[in-house]
This record gives sequence, structure tokens and C-alpha cells, in this order.
Amino acid sequence: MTNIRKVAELAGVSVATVSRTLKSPEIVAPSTRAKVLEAVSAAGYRPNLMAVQFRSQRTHNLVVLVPAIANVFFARVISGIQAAAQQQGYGVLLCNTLGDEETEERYAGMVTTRKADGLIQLRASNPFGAHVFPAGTVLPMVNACEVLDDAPCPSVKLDNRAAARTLTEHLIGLGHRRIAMIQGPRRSPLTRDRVAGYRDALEAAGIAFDDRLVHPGDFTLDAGFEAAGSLMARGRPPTAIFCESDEMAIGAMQRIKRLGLSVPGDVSVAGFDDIAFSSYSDPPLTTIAQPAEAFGTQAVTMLIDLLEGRGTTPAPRVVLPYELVVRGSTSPPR
Amino acid sequence: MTNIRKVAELAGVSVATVSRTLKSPEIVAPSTRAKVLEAVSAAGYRPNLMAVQFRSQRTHNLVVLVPAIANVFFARVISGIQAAAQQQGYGVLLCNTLGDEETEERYAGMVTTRKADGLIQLRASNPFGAHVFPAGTVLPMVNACEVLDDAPCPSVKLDNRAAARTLTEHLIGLGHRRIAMIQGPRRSPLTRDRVAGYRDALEAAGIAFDDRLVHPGDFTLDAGFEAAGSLMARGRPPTAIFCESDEMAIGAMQRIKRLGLSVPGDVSVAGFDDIAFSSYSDPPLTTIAQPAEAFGTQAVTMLIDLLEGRGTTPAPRVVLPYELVVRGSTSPPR
DNA sequence: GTGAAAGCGCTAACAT
DNA sequence: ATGTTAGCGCTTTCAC
Repeated sequence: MTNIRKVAELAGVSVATVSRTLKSPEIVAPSTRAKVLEAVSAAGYRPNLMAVQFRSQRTHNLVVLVPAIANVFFARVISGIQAAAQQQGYGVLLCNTLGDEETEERYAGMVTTRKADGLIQLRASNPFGAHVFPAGTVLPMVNACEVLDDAPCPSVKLDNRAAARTLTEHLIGLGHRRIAMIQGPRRSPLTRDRVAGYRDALEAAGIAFDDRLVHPGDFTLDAGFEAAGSLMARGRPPTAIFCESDEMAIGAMQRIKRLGLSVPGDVSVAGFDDIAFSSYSDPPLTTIAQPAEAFGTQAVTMLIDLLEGRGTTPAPRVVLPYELVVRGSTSPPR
Repeated sequence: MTNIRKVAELAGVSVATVSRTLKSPEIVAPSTRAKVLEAVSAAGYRPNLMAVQFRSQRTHNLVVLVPAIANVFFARVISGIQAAAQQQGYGVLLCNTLGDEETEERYAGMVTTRKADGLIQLRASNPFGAHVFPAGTVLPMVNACEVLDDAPCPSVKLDNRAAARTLTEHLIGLGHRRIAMIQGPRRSPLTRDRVAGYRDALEAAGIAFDDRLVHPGDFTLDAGFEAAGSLMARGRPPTAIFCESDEMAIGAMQRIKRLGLSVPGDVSVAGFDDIAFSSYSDPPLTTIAQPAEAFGTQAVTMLIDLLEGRGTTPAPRVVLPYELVVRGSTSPPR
């Protein structure tokens, strides 16, 4: 492999001069610079980043912990992360955790073993829990999307409670009183906050909360399909269903249609996320739009700030805006 | 940071012994081993992978070039890649290229600058085109999904021609004669092979190819929606549409329904990929199922074989199986 | 403005 | 079985 020494020989200068020419061209004499640059291209020299990393003790890599890469919403977040990282000179080490804590901790080891400089966690859990960090050090991590209440690091999220309240109010405004909810995983802060928003709206409208109208799920198409089946099998089925993800909403709509009912004629359905498929579902889905890519770019920016010593105290807690998108899947009840 | 020297001091042995204890425990005396392991855990020692990489000249990272991370099919391939890489001790550096050649070449630089050991390319293009490799070296790369005809490296793909023929035969078998096709990008080998399969089937059935029935697209929902609009506006619209991706098929179905027509009553629609949404579309989509995750795991295995000197000549060209999945979106024409 | 040299943490060749 | 040491490629003092 052609290294800096070869280039130095070729240019008739010292390795230090080659290094300087490449890193701070302005401090070498123009004539030397020309010689060196010519030698660099003559030799087809590319700096060995392993050595650079080793020397500088910085990999310029970020680990990203994703519960499910194939989830359409997360895929958009990852796109945002990758674009922002690339733009700031960082690589992205992608890890699919399936929401498993042990797996997350194992991947977090990439930071403690210096394979990456920092980590972005898209789930509400601290993967460094078991890792030892020198006291007084800031955790090289940012928490995004599903955020810990007391995240020991910067975080980016949505005001899920307000968003869920907005969506529920939309349904109530249409005249619905029996509004079901297909939720995310029970222990997720996402679920907790959105349920809180849902209850806020019910309460404000004087509608009693009925726990037979809530059903847990896991954000997938299958979960929505199944949950809609049990909800519609109730004695007094709901006239509207609020799903905590668009995927569940699409699954739910399909189940309702297979029961011979119509959306929104018999049941209104609303989702959360605004994925691309939601504009093309039948009917198009009413939902809460989240700025998925922005979660990624914001998380990257905050993490790099942290890594490069531009972090602030207290850690920033960014809340991104949502938007209610009304489409054809919601209408007044019969 | 606690390094191997600290551990050696703590255990009262040399750094070499610590290294050996960690790499080949069996060659150190049991008593020494115990001392060292204790020191390791007492010091909370984690080997510095930057140094290991530098020393061994191997990063154990793979670069993955994806045209579009947010594409549901690719997301599944990436899941497969990540799982296999992780399992074999490699990290995945994910790069979103948007199909841009310059971007691909820039990312390929991660291999020439030794930030990664090898590369998986999911598009039919050699990103090392402009990079200089020592003559006689094998390119540290594998080409998957959309594969170059003369890929200078191992490859994994589908028999797209046969799959497209199978799907077209299904439509012909139902009685369709005017079968449109919404294609992928014009210059993609995927498009070329699938069009060839489509024409094979037409020809075998004695149906003349009509180029007014083919329409280019780019695999997205939007493209399917638009293309279906123009196809149905023809004087003699098709009775069936074969879409080169499920996303385009879902977009097309939605457009057809908005025209007041029914699927499959007025027009049958078929897709390609078998993404999760296709089971939940209305009607559920007839399609060609591809083993998306398997593309990823196969690509990783071949690449690591190559990197670790287990590559074979000639380079393996793997063809994965497809399956026709018949659902409700196709039926005999009126 | 340029060169000489130390040293980042680790592994492996060699010596004992 | 264990220790000593060179050296991977680079950046950065410190001299001149």
C-alpha cells in the first residue's frame, strides 16, 4: 500500500510536510505544496483512515440503534441520520436491535471499544446501562423518537400527548363518542403519552374513558389487523379507531373491510406517522404527520456537537412539530 | 483510558501476556490467566478497536450502497445484511446513494481509505470505476439485487426474466390479452430482464407486443399512480397491469379506483417484491415474492469469504428463487 | 517553512 | 510459559 512515506520520498520532502500539505495547505510554501500534491496524485495516495483514527482517537463513526429497520417510519429517520452524518463527515454504523435490551448493550459496546464515537438510540432505553463510564463524563449519546423521560443526554421527540389530543379532538369534532385506540407496546413512553392525550381530549369533551376500547399493539400491520378484529367483535363496537401508527391503521382498515363494513362509513380510522402508503391507502388515511427525517438530522447534529465539545448544559430537549392531516378515512358517524 | 499496559501492571505481567490471555487463553498458564482476567475486569478494560484495526489492517466494517433506504424492499435487504454481518463480527456502514454514481464513488472511497474492508452494492454499477486498484487484486465487493451483467465480483440476484414471464403467464392464463407494464428505470438491467420475460410470455401466447402498453417508472408509489393514469387514459386501456414493484402496483390500484373503476373487476393489477403492505392492500396484491433478507445474508457471506481469502474463481453468481403469490388483485377480464 | 522524532494501543516475532 | 521489542501510518510537538 502506498503510504505517506512513499509520497514524501517521491516529493523529496519529509512526511511531516506531506501531512501538513494535506491538512493545512496554507502553512507550506506554494512551491513545496505543488511538489507534494503532484507526488500525491502520482502515487495515487489515499490516507489510511485506520491510522488517522488511531492517531486522533476519533473514528468519525456513529452507531445507530434501531428497533426495526424495516419499519417504514424508522427507515425515514435513518435516511435523515445518514444524510446529516455524511454531510458532517461521519459514517453510520447501523444496528437492528429488535428492541432487545441485551442486543442494544452489545452494540453500545462499539462505542466503549472505540469502533464509533457516539450513539443514537431510537428507543427509550439507555444502552450504556451496564457499561462503565468515567464519572463526570457525558454519555456520548442522543435519544430520539421514543425518548426516556429522564434521558441522561440530549433528546428529540414529538409532543406525543398534544398530537394524540389533536387527533382525538378531530374525531370528537366529527361527532364520534365511542373512539377506540389501538396502542403501541404497553411500556413505551410513546404509548403512555399518546394515551394521555387521548384521555385529555375525551375528558375535555365529557366522554368517559372505557378501557374496553383500548387494545395493545406493536406498530405492525398484523397488529392493527388483529386488534381491529377484536374491537369490532365487541357488543357495542367503536365508531372510530385511533391507531398509534399508520401501519396499524392500514391493517385495521383492511380487517374492517373484510368484515363487510366500510371506512369511514361504518368506522372512521386514523393513524399516526404519515408514511407514504397512507396517501395511497383506500381510503387515504387521516393521520398525524411527523417530520421523520428531521428527527434524524436533529439527532445527528446534537450528537456531533456533543462529541466535538460543543455540547451544552443542561442537555437540549428538542420537540419537533406535528401536523394533523385529514384525509378520507375519517367522517361523521352514521 | 485504560489500556493494555495498565492491565499488565495490575496483573504483574507483560502486555504480551495480557494480549495472549485475551486472544488465545489456552497458551497461558491457568494461574496467570486467572490473574490477568481479574485485572481486566478490575480495570474495566475494553480493547481499543482502533488500535486493533490499525495493527491488523482490518476494520471489520462493510460499506453498503443503497439507492434508497426508505424503499421497503431495500429496507428488508438491509435487515438481512445487518443480521448476517453482525453474526460474523462485522459492522455495517450504511450509505444512501439515491442512485447517483458520483455519490457511490465517494462512498466507495471508504474502502480505499480503509474505513471499511469491503462493499456491497445494491445497484448495477461499479463504484470503484474511478478508483485505482493494484492489478491482479480482487475487488473487495459484492453486487446484489440489481446486478451488472459482467459484474467483476460475486453477485446475487433473482432470475428476473423467468419471474416476469411467470407473472405474465399468470395474467395470460386468466384470459388477459391487453397487458400493460409499468416498468422500472429504463436503463436498469432489472427493467430489461423483466421486460424480456414479459415479452417471452406474450410471444409464447401469440400476443403482439405493443409498446403503447409499457410505461416507465421508478418503483415508487407516485410513479405507479401517475403511470396508471396515463395507461387508463388510452383509447383502448389494458385489462391488466404488471407493475415492476409492489409500491407502484399499490399506487396504480389507487389511481384506478379513483377513476371509478374496480380492481380486479375492470383491471387486474400485479406487483413484484411481496412487501408486507401487499397482503393488506385492497384488494390484496398478486405479486412475485422475492427473498429480500436472503439477498442480504448471501451478499454478506460472499463478501466476507472474499475478504478473508476464501473467495473462489470464477466469482460465484448466485440466483435466488422467486415465488408467484396469487391474491385478489388479479382475475379474468370482464 | 521544514525536518526529526515521539508515540497513539496493540500484536507477533523473537528471545529467554 | 512469559517477557522484550519493533512497528503498523499518521500527526504533532519541538528544533532549527
